[in-house]
Amino acid sequence: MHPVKGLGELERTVMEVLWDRENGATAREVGRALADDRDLAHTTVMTVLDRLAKKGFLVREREGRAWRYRPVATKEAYVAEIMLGALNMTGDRDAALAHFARSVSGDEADLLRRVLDEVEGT
Amino acid sequence: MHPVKGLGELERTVMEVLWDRENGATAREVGRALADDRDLAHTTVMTVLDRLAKKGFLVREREGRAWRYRPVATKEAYVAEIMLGALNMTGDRDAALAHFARSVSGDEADLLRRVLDEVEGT
DNA sequence: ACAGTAGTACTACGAGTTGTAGTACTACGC
DNA sequence: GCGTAGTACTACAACTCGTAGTACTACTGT
Repeated sequence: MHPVKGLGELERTVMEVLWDRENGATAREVGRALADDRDLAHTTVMTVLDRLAKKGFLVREREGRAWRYRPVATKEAYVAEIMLGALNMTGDRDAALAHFARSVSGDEADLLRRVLDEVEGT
Repeated sequence: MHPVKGLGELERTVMEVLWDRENGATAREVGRALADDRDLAHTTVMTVLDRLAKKGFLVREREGRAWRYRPVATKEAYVAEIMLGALNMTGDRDAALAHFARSVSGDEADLLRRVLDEVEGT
């Protein structure tokens, strides 16, 4: 397992695009999706996709001559992994968890309770 | 507010030392604390402390001719902040939270429930 | 008074990461 | 056969991080 490496700004933006579509995307598609905000060279998009694949965040498969990239994990899994990573950083997971639980909003606390109850029987 | 910047390996190690003592430490003290594992030049320790202060993780105050550094936040707060940062990265906090809740171990789920109940009345 | 010691501020440098892109070459459609 | 899409490879500047040297100041003990 690769330690959840940090993603750069552009890398994260690209991941967002990929996470937003069911079937991944080609470099061209990602470029078009970002065209409104950033004017990136096609090769820039390709480079970023390539790096993300090398980092293990994306897999790619041939589609004609092009590559179609798709996320290995869901965004939620990625976020959860970062959170768990932070938790692991500390010797005292319980203290950190406790602190965290107290930092979330009331609504989110409710949500957490609900989910935890759901899982209880497992 | 500084976006919870990632710390390097050495930086984190130094933070650990600081988090472990009640009253912060001087560069000399940090160096001694690390002497068993790593053989760092005194100036290296100073540089790291300086950078951590500039990043906002430490504050320093004079103590004689030396500086005494102390963490701005507890380790738990730091960890919680990373977790919240990850959570904020996503548009769908609830989904991410739910995923997270399902990823923690049973014991930790228990702990979370306990803490959440504690907080309930707030 | 002088030497060692502790301490600071400032500078440096190499490796790695990230944003950004160019170049050179290949395949396909009209 | 020319434009277009696509790839692989290379590049480069800015920044971060680990690591440390240098030059200078102040205190301490002989």
